[in-house]
Amino acid sequence: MARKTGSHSEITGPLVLNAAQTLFARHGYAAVSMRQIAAEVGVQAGALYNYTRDKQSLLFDLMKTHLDDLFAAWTAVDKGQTPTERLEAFTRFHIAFHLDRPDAVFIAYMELRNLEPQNFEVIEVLRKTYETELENILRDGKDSGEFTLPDTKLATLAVIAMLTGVTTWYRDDGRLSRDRVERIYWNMVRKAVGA
Amino acid sequence: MARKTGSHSEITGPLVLNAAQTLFARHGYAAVSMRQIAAEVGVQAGALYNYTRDKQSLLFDLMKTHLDDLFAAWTAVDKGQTPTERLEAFTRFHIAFHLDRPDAVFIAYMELRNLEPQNFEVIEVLRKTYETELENILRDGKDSGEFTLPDTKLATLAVIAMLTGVTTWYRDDGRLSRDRVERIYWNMVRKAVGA
DNA sequence: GATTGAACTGAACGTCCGTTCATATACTGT
DNA sequence: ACAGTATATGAACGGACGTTCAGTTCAATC
Repeated sequence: MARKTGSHSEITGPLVLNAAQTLFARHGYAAVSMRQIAAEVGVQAGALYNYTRDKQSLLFDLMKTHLDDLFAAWTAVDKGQTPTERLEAFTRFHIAFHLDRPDAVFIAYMELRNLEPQNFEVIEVLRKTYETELENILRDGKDSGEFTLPDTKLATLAVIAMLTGVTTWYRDDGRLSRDRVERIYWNMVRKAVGA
Repeated sequence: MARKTGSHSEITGPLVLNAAQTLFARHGYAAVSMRQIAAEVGVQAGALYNYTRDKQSLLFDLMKTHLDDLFAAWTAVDKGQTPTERLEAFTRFHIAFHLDRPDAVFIAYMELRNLEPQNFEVIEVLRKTYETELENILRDGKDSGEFTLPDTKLATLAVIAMLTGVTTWYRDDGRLSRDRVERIYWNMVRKAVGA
């Protein structure tokens, strides 16, 4: 592992996080040992503890970083004005962002139950905050009459589930380009909300 | 564990399966030990091996049983005639069946990567066969002009993801009844496929 | 009441787990 | 060249893991 000067930071180092991310995504948190992660980095198990407090911190830091990135990226998006424009922006953003980080997404959705309670709380708040972004768009569209929704909350959950599902089957060398996938999903989302 | 006469069957006994299902759903396959399962049954760990070959068989039998039940139940459904009728039947069936078995559903979607390769193959074929049921409905509807779909395959995956997502948030004591949820989702699915 | 055999216990097996730490090595700044 | 610090090793820790098995219990049968 590359040396560096000065004391290492409080949070887990990026090399270790990368290795953990790959392995957690492939085999699951509980099934991956610190020795496996160390081997992936090219180091003995003991050395990992210069970069992370413990195994649980690896999982938490992965999820926290992922969600921080998510908000940073969403904040930077040019969102348009009308609810319909904003919904298209959200749809395309969500798909594009998630397709760029299949491992992080997989972990964020599958390993929630392996977070210790206090860590879970932090992550859950962030996750719900993101959901609220979509919910607000849908509510605004319903209020303005642009959308026809039987239930805003359920529509939020349905759209999120539908969009996140893309990561389970999309392959870069597959039949459809990312842009084509975004377009097709936006088409379905738009119709589903009656816009 | 209750005694019985005669030799036990080749597949895992139902008491053990129930305990394993509960624990696997709550904590994940890799995080649950045979001793925990035994404690849930009210027995020592060694006794489990009178009812199952090994831990992996527990997981496989749970998934296989779940999918067998799924096909048996779907076969028994009164499916209607037109693609629209059939799609409504599928939507309502999928939600109702999955809400009745939250633990089995959770395991079937989360623990695929913990199946040994030959077991995974078996389960994957069954899962895809079920997906094809929906895909056939959507294709028939597209061919007959009842549905407007940009891409049949993606619509299949999108609808499945959307419907299965219900199990992650639905609570029996929540705001909406099952029938209400089925109705709302059918409304969204119908619009998404342009019917 | 003796015999059978399934069901269960409790201990043991070898292995792996997360984590710690004394020690050794490599680098940085002087 | 040396001191000082950062980083790595490799062994060790207590404990848990999946699985096996000799021995025990007990309901059902004759």
